[in-house]
Amino acid sequence: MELAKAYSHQQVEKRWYPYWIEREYFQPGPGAGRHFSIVIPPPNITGSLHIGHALNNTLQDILCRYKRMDGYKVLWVPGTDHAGIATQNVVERQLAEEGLSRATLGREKFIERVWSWREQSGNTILRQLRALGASCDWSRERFTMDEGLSLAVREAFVRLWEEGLLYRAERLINWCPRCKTALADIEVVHEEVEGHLWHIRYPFVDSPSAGLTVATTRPETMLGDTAVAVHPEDGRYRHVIGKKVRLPIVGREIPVIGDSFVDPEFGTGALKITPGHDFNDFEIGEKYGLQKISIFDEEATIRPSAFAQDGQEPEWLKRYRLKDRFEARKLVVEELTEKGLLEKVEPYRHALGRCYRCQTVVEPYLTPQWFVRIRPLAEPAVEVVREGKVRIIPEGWVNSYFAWMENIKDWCISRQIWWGHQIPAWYCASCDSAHIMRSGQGDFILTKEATPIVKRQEPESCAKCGGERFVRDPDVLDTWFSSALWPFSTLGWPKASEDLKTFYPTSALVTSFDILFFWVARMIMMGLKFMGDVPFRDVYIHALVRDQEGQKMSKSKGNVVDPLEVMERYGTDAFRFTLAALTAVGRDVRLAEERIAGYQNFVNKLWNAARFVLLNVSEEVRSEPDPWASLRGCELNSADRWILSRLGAAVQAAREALDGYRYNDFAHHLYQFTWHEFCDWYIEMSKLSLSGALGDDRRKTQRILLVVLEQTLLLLHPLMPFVTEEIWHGLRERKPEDSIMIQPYPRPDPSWLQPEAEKQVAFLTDVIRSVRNLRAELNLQPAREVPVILFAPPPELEFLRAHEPYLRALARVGAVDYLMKGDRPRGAATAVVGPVEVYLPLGGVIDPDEERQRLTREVTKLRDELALVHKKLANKDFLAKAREEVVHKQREKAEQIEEKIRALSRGLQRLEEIH
RNA sequence: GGUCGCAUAGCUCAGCUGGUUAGAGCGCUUGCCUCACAUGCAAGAGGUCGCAGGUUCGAGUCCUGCUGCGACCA
Repeated sequence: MELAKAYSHQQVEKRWYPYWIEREYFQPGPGAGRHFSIVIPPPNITGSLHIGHALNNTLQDILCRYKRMDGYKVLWVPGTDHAGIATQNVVERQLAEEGLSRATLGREKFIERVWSWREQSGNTILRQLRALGASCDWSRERFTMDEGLSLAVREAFVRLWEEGLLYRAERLINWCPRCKTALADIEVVHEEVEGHLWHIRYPFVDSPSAGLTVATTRPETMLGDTAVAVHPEDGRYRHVIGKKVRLPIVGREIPVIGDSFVDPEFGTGALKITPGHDFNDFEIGEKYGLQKISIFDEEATIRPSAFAQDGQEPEWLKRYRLKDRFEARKLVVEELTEKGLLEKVEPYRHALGRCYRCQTVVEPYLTPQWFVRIRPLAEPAVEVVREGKVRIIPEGWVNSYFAWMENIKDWCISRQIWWGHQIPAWYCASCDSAHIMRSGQGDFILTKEATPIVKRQEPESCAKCGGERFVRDPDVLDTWFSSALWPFSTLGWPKASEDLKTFYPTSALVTSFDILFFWVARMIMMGLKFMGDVPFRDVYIHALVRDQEGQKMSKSKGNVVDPLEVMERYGTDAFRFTLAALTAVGRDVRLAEERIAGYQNFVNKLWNAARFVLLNVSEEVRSEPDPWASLRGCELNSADRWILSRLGAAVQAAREALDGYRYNDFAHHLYQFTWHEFCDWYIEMSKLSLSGALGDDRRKTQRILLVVLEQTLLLLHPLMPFVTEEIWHGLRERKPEDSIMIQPYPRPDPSWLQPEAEKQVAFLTDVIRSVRNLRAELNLQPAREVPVILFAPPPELEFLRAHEPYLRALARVGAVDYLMKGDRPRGAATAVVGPVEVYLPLGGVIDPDEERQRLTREVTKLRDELALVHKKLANKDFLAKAREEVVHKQREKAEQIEEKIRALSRGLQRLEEIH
């Protein structure tokens, strides 16, 4: 095969994905054996591939390809989630452009419309995943709204209900007035804002000239106040507890209550209580039986009916009718100012909650909703992490997990939208009719008193009255409710499927920390509940990808890197390598384009190493069925033994790194081995054998080149699937069904490890480097051969003499003199490598002054170092308490440094003698 | 406000259980189109490991405090 001079990813990458798919390599296949399974964190159907997905899926693919090669039956389940609120928002926006709304369309038509949207664009992201090389089993692709998963959702809901783990009740919940739905607590994003603290005087009913001053960040909610609270031991207010104040504007008489919940330090020490619009106030309201008034409607505009008395709207309300929250705030402040009741406004920093989907400020809102009683589910989920049945990596997240699980509140799972799993609860249209009302959108509204009948299907008749007409609960479930079932619903649950038996619990979950609570925690709870076992053994939590400056990537900042563009420009393999190389445990990933370009060079380097091997390995050797076998019995030289030994170390290191999810170590070890050991040294050394300069067996060297490259490709395949497959196919004759991705992953072979060869080659390369170093210092032309004089003890001398061709070729050395003792040459450049003194006798080119300075500098440095070692060795405590081997090492070190100083001094002395 | 994490070469980061001469990539300097690769080769400069204490024979590595930055939770 002819290989181009430079690697071109565009052509190569196109070729292999279809090849793998056609041969069904991504499917686990039938039969027993060790298995490894992962479910993908299902991306949202509204999304397109961003850099976070690219990282997440690269890491999963590396694991899957590694395990597959290592003999496991691997299943990686892909799929998407329906993203209720986000998807509904997208489609509603489209409708709006056409002048339509979901209300005019009606529920059924609207849902049809969402489905057709999803058919068109809902799979974008999964298509894009293919470009990344992801080896998911597409024949098992799932969607949270597909039939099987909907069945799972219904089953889970009914079982939870039957076990008393679900309830429907009116509670204060987080409401998004734009999405017009309830949100779970964690779907609210808190943010610090510069706000104000308004001080408002509430006059006493019995003495209106005096009053209590409350401080609040939300003056508009005063319209719904039903009490004022002070601390019972606050000397300023103790005497007013039990009195009544008149609520300004509204005129309502409300009590002053004493409760130690109030922080006397905050504001004025008097707190207005609005149980209908504040979570803390709600608690107080419950405790004191206060009225809870919802002053807003579902869009958070003032609801006149909240204030009407006997059907009559009070006069003051005119100003506020149907005004939204922020308008109402202005108007309230205005009216209070007019009335002289606004005493002070001060700037105040406080937290504000926003909808995680649309950033609208969330309103605490009183409505009937469905909740999961979470404590009984959370406790076992904490336990399995504590016991290590689920491992969280890195461990740092375990504490966050515990903290969250231990403070967990009941989970609000109902959403007032249409796109999603409609709650399987019905209400009897006969006996429960008093609690069923029609909404403006053709839906029903069910009051908090309504009695749900929870069933897998619509009931046939009412158990109470025998009625046969029912109204279905219009709410749908939180998308995360269906995601929580993902590890088993995708495998066929509630059916007892083969997949479920084989692949549950899954082996690992790879995800980012931002959905640890949203998703990971809930999967653990639901897995334990319904499967009686954990959903996965390991949770690997990777970091966020940031830009070069460490900023989060966001469209508004304009710093998003489009993974598809990057792959187009630098190649998928280079991109994947970069992501892995930057993924250090527990660190954020800062992605700089130069890094990707750097690893593109690595891909090219590998490509060119392959070209070298192809150009130099004969057809005969390449067609040998088993080069390892042919190698047996061949006599190996130290370079051969060295590279095999280094390969063994690389295999070991690669496996250890992957087994510990240390992706950056994995990438770096292989980079180092491929470039700086195989290419820089072994290939260079092999040239001598190949050219016949060593007089050894050329075919042996060819075989080593071939096997080492092949092993390197195998090692690299999980990281760089495309280029490795391409080269692997070109290297030798392959069968049509062959692929690198189903070859066994290299195993460390103890017989490769050759400490002696490692030492020898390290010594040889040190000598070569020292000569190159001297050449550079002296500014010698690369082509110029230099004579070298070596002084060394006999064993080293003999070794160097035996390896002289390397010295000649790799350091451009001409004549070599080997001496054991005697006068050192005069006026020569000097270097010392272990027990060897290296002299370049080039009287003409050497500037004695410069050389003297260089050597003196070096000797000084060594003396400083020696002083440190001597100090240690003079320390009695060190000698007495440090481990024997540590002391020994220091002694050896001292000797080596002394030896080196002596050697350099000899060179220095001869230099002096010139004058 | 609570909790957690991070500060190592100009930049981005490795450095696991305390004992190396503190490493890599990029960038920089010098010299080379050497028959796999200029997406390259060779050589080199560059660090009081944030600050202050402590533990230890010995600390980038463990402990405490401080400073700065970040994240999560409220």
